[in-house]
Amino acid sequence: MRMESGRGETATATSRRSLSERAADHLRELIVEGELAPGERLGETALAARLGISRTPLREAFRLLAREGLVLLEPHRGARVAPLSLEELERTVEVMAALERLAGRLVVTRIEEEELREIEALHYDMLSAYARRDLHRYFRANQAIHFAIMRACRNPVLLDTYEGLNAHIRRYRYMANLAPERWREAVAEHEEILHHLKARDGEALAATLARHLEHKVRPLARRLRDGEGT
Amino acid sequence: MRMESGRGETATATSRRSLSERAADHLRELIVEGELAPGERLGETALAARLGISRTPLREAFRLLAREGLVLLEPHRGARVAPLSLEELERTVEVMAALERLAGRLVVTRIEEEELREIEALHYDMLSAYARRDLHRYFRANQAIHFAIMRACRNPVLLDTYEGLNAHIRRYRYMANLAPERWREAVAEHEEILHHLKARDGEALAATLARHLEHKVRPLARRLRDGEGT
DNA sequence: GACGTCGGAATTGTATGCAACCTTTGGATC
DNA sequence: GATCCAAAGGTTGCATACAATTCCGACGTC
Repeated sequence: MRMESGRGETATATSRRSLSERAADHLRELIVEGELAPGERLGETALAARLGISRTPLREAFRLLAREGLVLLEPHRGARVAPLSLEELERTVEVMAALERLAGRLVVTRIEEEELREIEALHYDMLSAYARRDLHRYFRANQAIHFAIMRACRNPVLLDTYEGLNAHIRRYRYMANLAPERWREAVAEHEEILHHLKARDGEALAATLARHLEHKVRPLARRLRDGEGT
Repeated sequence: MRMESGRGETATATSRRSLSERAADHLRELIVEGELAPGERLGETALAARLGISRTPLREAFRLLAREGLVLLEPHRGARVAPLSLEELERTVEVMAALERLAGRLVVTRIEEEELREIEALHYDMLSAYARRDLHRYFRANQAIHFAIMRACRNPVLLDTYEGLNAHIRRYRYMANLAPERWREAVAEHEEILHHLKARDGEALAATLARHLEHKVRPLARRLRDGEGT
């Protein structure tokens, strides 16, 4: 899945990725999947050894991830995995919802037939995963749909910004096991999304996308409100 | 002005900034002010000498600026100042407008009296600069107002995202000499902004902010459409 | 017993060196 | 005359070495 990160489209569109970029990808994965716990200290020598690289590219990777907000960099005190906070989750969703709104309005004017068909296909992939209650495949298809919509807006800045914020909160996704009821609701919202998209109704799509995102997050926020992690 | 960059509030809130961060700040300034021309090659040894540092922190600074979109990093081919493109300007404004919309809706519910007074003060600073036709001071006050509004939203993610995008397009600002007529119009829009803000009318404020931003950019876009720079 | 201070160990920050790669220039061939 | 190839020069990429700073524990003092 790895959604080609970075100011991607514009900045890192080259084929050969440097070691520091690959290290950043690797670390991003480790952090997002929870392999590296929030707040955990990231000693340079230890991590460099673990990744099989030297400290120099690792440090460059730290800088990248710090800018994405996944890593906290304190001068002379090293790097830590950025702690999760309910506060930040909510603030991030707030911004992402605004971007989804924008996307909803834009996409209906710019999407091409083939892209629409692809989104429809992904939609049914998602339904297939839902029918089997395959959470992982469901998440993948779900993400793919949202990214496909973003991509169809033909605005690389929008896409990159969205990707950056998404990386933040992907960490939280793995903490929430979808409640059956909420899951059903999410699928229904996706039906609505596809409907508005095919009808080229930008305003309705914008509203649904924003609502969808907030629904997705609310139960998670509730879950976190108990065992807050700094 | 230097609006404290980075995942600022959260990540780089430490007092002592590392050499690479200062180098990034320095370079950012040079790029934004046009001292380093768009597309210009950034040889590591030469620049390191010019900044009086070694190549290592400079390279880390490159990574930071690449993520901000100010520098283009091509593997094994070095760094270049990211070229300006009308396309990117328009795409960036599209996203920023969405953020301003969000800010408009949020700020009226979260702003505190003191912040409102400060914005009012900045507004009059701006009028003062306008009366003297002092473009530089006008820009400063103008930026300060928009950032103050963003800050009053109490959403660090929103603020950081906005800052990041703003850094991109600050480069374009210096290319546009405000037409007298457009300048007057912009001031009028700011009157409107302050009015809606004081009236706590989120929807109206959101609309005005978005419109204001697009007006600001349109003449610039026209100017660029003639002598497009890659 | 608590607090402050001083050293040592460990870690980060920066500089430099070597290897890999790209670019360019010169020449040879078609 | 144009095109392709090759070697040299220069630049970036990564690793390692050295310097600066922080953290932690022990010791001494109040």
